[in-house]
Parts: sequence; C-alpha cells; structure tokens
Amino acid sequence: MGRTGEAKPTINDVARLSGVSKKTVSRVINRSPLLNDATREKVEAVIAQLGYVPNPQARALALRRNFVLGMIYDNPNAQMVLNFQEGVLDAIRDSEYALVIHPVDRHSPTLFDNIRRFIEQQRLSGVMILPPLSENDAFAALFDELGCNYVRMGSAELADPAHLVQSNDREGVREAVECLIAEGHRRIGLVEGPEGFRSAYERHQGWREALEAQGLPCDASLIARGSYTFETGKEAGAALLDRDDPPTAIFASNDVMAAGVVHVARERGLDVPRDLSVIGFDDTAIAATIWPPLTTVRWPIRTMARSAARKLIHPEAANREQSRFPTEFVPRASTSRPAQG
Amino acid sequence: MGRTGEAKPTINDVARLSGVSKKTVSRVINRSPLLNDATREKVEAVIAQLGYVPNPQARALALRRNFVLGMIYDNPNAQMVLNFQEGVLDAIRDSEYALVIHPVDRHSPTLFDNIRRFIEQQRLSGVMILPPLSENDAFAALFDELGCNYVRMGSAELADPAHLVQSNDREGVREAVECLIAEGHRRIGLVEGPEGFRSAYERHQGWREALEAQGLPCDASLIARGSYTFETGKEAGAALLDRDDPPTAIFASNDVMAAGVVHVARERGLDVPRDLSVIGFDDTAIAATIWPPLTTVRWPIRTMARSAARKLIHPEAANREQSRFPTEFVPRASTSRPAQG
DNA sequence: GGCAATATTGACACCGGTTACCATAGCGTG
DNA sequence: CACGCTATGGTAACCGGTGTCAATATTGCC
Repeated sequence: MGRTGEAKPTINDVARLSGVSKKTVSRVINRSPLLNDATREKVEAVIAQLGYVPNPQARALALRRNFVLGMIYDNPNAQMVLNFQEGVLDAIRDSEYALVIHPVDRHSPTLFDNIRRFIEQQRLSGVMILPPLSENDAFAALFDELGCNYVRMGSAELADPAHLVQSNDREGVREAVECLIAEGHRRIGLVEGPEGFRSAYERHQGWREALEAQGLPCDASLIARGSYTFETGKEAGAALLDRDDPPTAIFASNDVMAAGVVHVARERGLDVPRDLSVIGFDDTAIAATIWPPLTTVRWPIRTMARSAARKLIHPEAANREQSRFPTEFVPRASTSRPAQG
Repeated sequence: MGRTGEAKPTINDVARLSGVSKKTVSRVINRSPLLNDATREKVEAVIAQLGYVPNPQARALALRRNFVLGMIYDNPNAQMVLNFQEGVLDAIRDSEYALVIHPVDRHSPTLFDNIRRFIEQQRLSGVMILPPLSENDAFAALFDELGCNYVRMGSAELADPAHLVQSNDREGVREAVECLIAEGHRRIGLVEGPEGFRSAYERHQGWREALEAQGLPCDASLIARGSYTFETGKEAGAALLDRDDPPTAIFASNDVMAAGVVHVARERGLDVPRDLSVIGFDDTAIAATIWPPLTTVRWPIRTMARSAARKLIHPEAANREQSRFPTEFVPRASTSRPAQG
C-alpha cells in the first residue's frame, strides 16, 4: 500500500520489479487481450503490492485526450444544477472520468472569452451546456471552432440533434393546464419566463395550446413575465391578481416563481388552492417543501444529465440513444376545483 | 486564431516559427526574467498569431503537480453546496486552476475506497471536504496517507487548524435563542441535527448555553432529533407540538428542518409566528422563500469556501489567513413575542 | 526435425511541456 | 590580445504513459 509522503510508484517501478518492459505493464493496465495469463498475474501482483495507480496526466498526454467532462451553466436554480451534477456523476461513476464545473455569468461582457479560455486551457473531452446558455447558438459555433465536443441541454427543437438532449416541456405544460381546465377553471393565468429563453417560450406555447384547444381565450392580460426568480414570481403573481377579474388558476413557468405566486396570494389573504390554484414547473425540492405542496411538472434532469454525459463519453453511441425525454405531471395540493362564482 | 478541427499548436510549433528553442518559449510562457525583451516580443507575437495555449496535461506531468482542486461532499442541502462551489470558483477565477466535484454517499460501505480511488486517480493539488464528511477524522488520516493536501470545513474546533476553515455556529445559535428569550419566550424547543454531526452538537450547545445563561430549563422533552431533511423536520416538529405543554418557539438546526416545523404547525392550524416562533440555520434560499420568511442564522459559506480554496492554492499563506468566520443573525417574519398565556 | 504461422514481448520514439547544464556572445580587464 | 564574467539561448534528458513495429517464443503441421 502507498506509504505516506513517498513518491508515487510509476509504470517503470512496476516494470522493473516484475521484470518485464513498460509496454507489458501498459498492456496489463489496459487489459490487452494478447497477453499471457502468467505474465498478467505476475504484473498484477506487483501492481497490488506497490499500490500503483497510473498517472492520468501522463495518460492524457500520450493519448491526446483528457478524461474530463465540463459543465457550463448560469442558473438561478440550485436544485436543478445539483440534480444535473448528480446525473453526470451517475454516468461517470467507476470510470476514469472526472467532472469539472464552470459556472458563468451570462450577462458578463467577457462571457465568451471566459468560456473560450476555459475550454482551451482545460482541453476537456467534452462539455455540457445547461439552459439558458444552451439556447444560444453562438456557443455551438464557438465549441465547433475550438474542436470541443459538446452537448446542449434544451427544452425544444434545436439545430443539431447529435449535440442535444431535450425534454418535452410544451407537452408537459399542456397536460398540466388541461388538468386545470378539466377541473373547471376558465381563467388561467400564465407567469412566463424571461424573454429569450427557449424554455420560457415552449412553456408559454404549452399553456396557449391547452387553452386554444378548449376554445378558451388567451388574452395578453392573463400573462405576466418573470425572470425565474422568487421575487419576480411574486411581482408577476401580484400583477395577475390585481386584475378586476383575476384568474382562478395560475401556471408559473418554474417552481420558484410558483412559490412566489403562492406567497403573494397568501399575503392577500387568499387560500391556495381554495381561492387560487397554482402549478409550477421543474419539481425541484422547493415544490414539496412549501405550503401547500406544489402541483408541478417534472422533467427528468438527472436522467437527461446521464444521457448527456454518455453522449460525450461514447460519441459513437450518441446518435442511437434517446435524446428527447418526456415530462411528468406531479399533482400535489396546490390545485383544486375553482370556488364557484 | 485556432482554426477548426486542426491539431492545436504546441510549444514546438511556436519555437520553430519564431526561430528560437523550446526552452526560450517556455521562458516566455513562464515570464522568466532572464530574457531579452526583443526575443520575448518576437515569441509573444508568434504565440498570439498561432493562438497557442500550453497543454495543461504536459505541464502537470513535467511539474509533477496538477492544477485541479477537488470538492468532496454528501449534503442534503443543494443551496449550500452550490454556494460553496461559487466561493471556490471566486478563488480560482482567472487562474489556471479548475474545480472537480465528487459527491458521495456517506452511508455507502465503499465510501473510503471510493474517495481513495478518486484521490489516487485524479492526483489533485488539494481537496476540500464539506460537512458532515469533514467531521470524520478518519478522512484526514486517509488524505495524509495519500499525501493529498486538504481542507476541512467545520463548525467546531477540530484537530488541525492548518487544514480547517470553520464558522462559529455555537455563538450564532446562542445569539438567536437569546433573541427569543428577550422577546419573552420561556419554552423554547430544539430540533437538533443527526447524531454524530459536529454541527448538530455545536448548535445544540448554543441553544443550551442561551437557556442556561437565563436559568431556563433545557429538559430533554424540549429536544427532538431530525436528520437535516424536510421530512424529519416535520416529524420532530410534530413531536414537540404534541407535548401537553408545547414550546412557544422552536430553534431548528437547519433551514430545511425549520421549514418542516413551519409546515407541520400550519397543518395543525397554528399560525407562525403568532402561535409559534421558528428559527432556522444556514440562510439558504428556502429561508426567504417559504411563508412566513424564516428568521435564521447565516454562515458565510461562500467566503469560507474562498478561504478554503486559497489555503490549497497558497499553502504558505494558509496559516496566516483567518480560518474562523462569524455567523450572522438574520431576523425575518417567523418570530414574534409569544401569545400571552 | 524443420518450417510457417501465431502468440507474446520488448525497444524505441513520441506526446508537450520542464529542468539541469552547457555553449556562445558581448563586454570589461590586466 | 588573452581572460574571465555575465547575459542569453540551446541541447539533452526527463516526467509517465502510449503507439509502432520488430524480435523472440511457442505451437501446429507435414
């Protein structure tokens, strides 16, 4: 076993002690099939005795590839980012890959330089880009230019399916809003996500499709915009509730904003769900944590992350694997039939 | 600028094009002082022209050190983990360092092997260990054995101050509980954290010290244990509220459990804070998000993370830098005077 | 037993940087 | 003008792995 403080054993030490060449040791490490069992066992014994572990930097240099995946994001939602990280780690567990993370500020003027430097310096074998960054086609161009493999997480049809893992937000929202309609709601508000977000657009469309399918109006006064934060959820919720004719139900484009809507309803003495039904999106931890527990739409972040990581690790298999994942409606206690009237 | 798909330029290309030796290019990269300005400028021009970026793997191999920091954790609290990641990234921004993350399951029987493999394989320049993992002295021994630099994030006095960044949880809790007492509360419950957690112990002691200083009883029936999750917070809260003589205020050892307490109080028709005051710990996003906004104690995770990363990057400076950080009381709306009676 | 075919193994260059040490140029001196 | 010094730059070896290809050992077969 490795002794404290001493230099780590190298492939040369193993070769010398087992009386074979470096190359043979290398073959043992890489499980080359053209190798005598006796030799293999002899070398493996020495490896175990020395506690030898191959140096990943040397390997990366010789192979001209680095067993490191990168994750680039700028996301207000901690739980989502963490779920994603977990999913990636599921995929690389027990492999030689590692995950380096690179959060950025998407409003920074140096964003592109920042990402370029990150990619050039680290020479990753691939990167995953989370929304909303992933919605920007300019990044795809940058990664192509840098010769860096990448996968974008998206919520909609984007250009290049080989570099994409997506969920079907639109259908998920439509299903959720249809449930509200089925329960008798007729005025259903929308707290939509920020301008320029693909996910915001898709969820908006899901809401619209559900209403239009039932011949219900989708007028603009039923829509308020937030920016995926709790505070803006409160503001948007307040704007909708200020109408003369407030909605009896509100769909918010993410859980955090939905929590803001619940919050502001409460401040105004409204009971959720009796006076107002609320539905969120994401099914992050907050959904089950607030009172009342939030009805929401879950998208399988962790599963998608696993898939994204696998695409980077096994590029050949990339195009075979499913890359569109269904969402799931999660009914909880923040929705009910509307109060009559 | 780097052209798409082509092999990246190496130090040899730069040397050839600028008509000097590799070594001279290396000197330029490393800003060696014994170098003619004319030569330097010539080489720098070629570097810019080629878009040359040194290969970090080759560097790591030659220098026998890897510019990568690791972060090991098993934490139920997403916001805390993310804040920590942000802090580390503050510290390594604009440097050549990268951060790799390694979440683990602390109940896994293979935990030690898992961490050992991670360290041996990645050859990091240092790792940061988050609570509750950081409270286990066996890890420190493991890292010492592996010759891996490390910093433990702790909430209490631990063995080795050079490898430790801590916050003063006990004082923070004492201050918070003293505020409750000052408002007139006399029966103050404690939802403590899981057995074996140093942070749980320290926060428990803070509660106890505050009560004892005022001569108030701290009997065991005022204590219920959770495991830092929302569900167990609900259960512990329910246990305390089931007393014949329920507390008028409850301190929960983290925000998530505090949210659970608020939740269960609500289920029983109690109004927070009128019928029950609740204080949490951490000041993660959930604190401001639930209703009513939670009074809590903030520990400066991000600042501490920055400090931890700096300790790993500049080991010489490690012992000079402050390594005990104060907490801060954050009053919000979940506390008030007790209802009389 | 001799030979070709095949299974194993080794020698050596190379990946892209670094360090140790040497060579040369420019310059002041005796 | 030979000499020694400093400033600068080059050469070669090395970090710890990998690929190529040739060398050797073993085996099957006549």
